[in-house]
Amino acid sequence: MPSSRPLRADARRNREALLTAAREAFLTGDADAHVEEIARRAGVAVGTLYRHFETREALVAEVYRQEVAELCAAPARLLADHAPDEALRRFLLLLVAHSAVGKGMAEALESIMATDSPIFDDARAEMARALDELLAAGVAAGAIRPGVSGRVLLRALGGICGMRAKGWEDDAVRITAILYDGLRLGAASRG
Amino acid sequence: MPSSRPLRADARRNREALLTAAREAFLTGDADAHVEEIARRAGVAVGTLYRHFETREALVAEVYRQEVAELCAAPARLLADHAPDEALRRFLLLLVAHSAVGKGMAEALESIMATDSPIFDDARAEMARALDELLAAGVAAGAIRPGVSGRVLLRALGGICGMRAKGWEDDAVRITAILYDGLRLGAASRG
DNA sequence: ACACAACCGGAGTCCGACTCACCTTATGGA
DNA sequence: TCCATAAGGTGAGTCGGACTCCGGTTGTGT
Repeated sequence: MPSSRPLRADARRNREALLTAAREAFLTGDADAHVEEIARRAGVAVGTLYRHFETREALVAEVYRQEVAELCAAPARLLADHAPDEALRRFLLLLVAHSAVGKGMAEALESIMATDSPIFDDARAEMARALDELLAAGVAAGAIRPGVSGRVLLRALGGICGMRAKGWEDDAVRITAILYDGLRLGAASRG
Repeated sequence: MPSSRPLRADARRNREALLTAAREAFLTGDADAHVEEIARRAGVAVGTLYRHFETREALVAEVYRQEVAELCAAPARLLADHAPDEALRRFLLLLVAHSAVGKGMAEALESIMATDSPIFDDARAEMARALDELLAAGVAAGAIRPGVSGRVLLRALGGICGMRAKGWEDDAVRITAILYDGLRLGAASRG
């Protein structure tokens, strides 16, 4: 919708308010907040919401695109401070922790990772790239098995982020450890 | 609803027809077939559908409960014919193959494995039990790391079964290999 | 200051899951 | 065999939620 003109001041304000309202709604656990509710929180009407976002799903996608972008900045930092396989392990755990910020967030991340909705293509690509970065560094260092793409690993993570049961964090950490051991070359058991 | 009387003949016939119609609808790729459509296929009205199943979801759950029950018969057979870790590996692959019967089926399996809907509790419990059986045998034989429950592994599998992209089967097989290696004691790389 | 394009509001539309008041029929006892 | 009756079936209608549309409002370039 933009790209032609710089977007009028009030329009940009509303768009921002909608994204903020949606993010807050999801963070407070209301993953399927109604569009009316989101619009109300943002102080606009539903028509305005639909002026800025094709569908409810498009709004969700944009919220999490931003979220994911933030997450994708981590690999570079981790690789600077740690050995490649350790960086990978930490990133996987970071992902788990990040999912923990809220049920809504976890649901959205699951969608991003497990489905093929074109809406989430960008977010998926970013995440896959971030994982590729970590995997490539690990392979180069001889610590990680070759032949695993970020896209593939992303799929596996979908299951982890989809978990919402009581105690899911412990489960997630455990699965992450399994995946990590599976990825390492010459892996040994880790309890 | 049953348990009091043996269910009238026409009622049982209709219930059966509904389950068959739903299964066929899902197998032919229409994972979110409308209740009207399912009822039409079964030759009954929606009211009849709702006499037998609380909600649309309950119908879906019953279809896949049967499907899953079938799948859960496999471990015993596999353990009879193979070493525990090999039986586990084959079961994981069987699961992948089973998900391939249709998009609808895969979606339902994902729900069963990744959510906490009480509707799917039974199916989840059965699957977890089947996996526990394989894991326990592997642990007893010293081939599989202890401390991993069927429930936890089930979660990880959710991500695999949720995959629906072109070429997802190759991805699924690869992830399965990673998980399998992660589960084995003293695992070595497998390319 | 003016024109007009962009924006906003919110009642209304559409669609799909689910309900309910009434009709039909299987069933088992006389 | 036939009837009484409760179980079962029907489908128009309700309800809820995403999405649309057009008349009124407001920012922006000249």
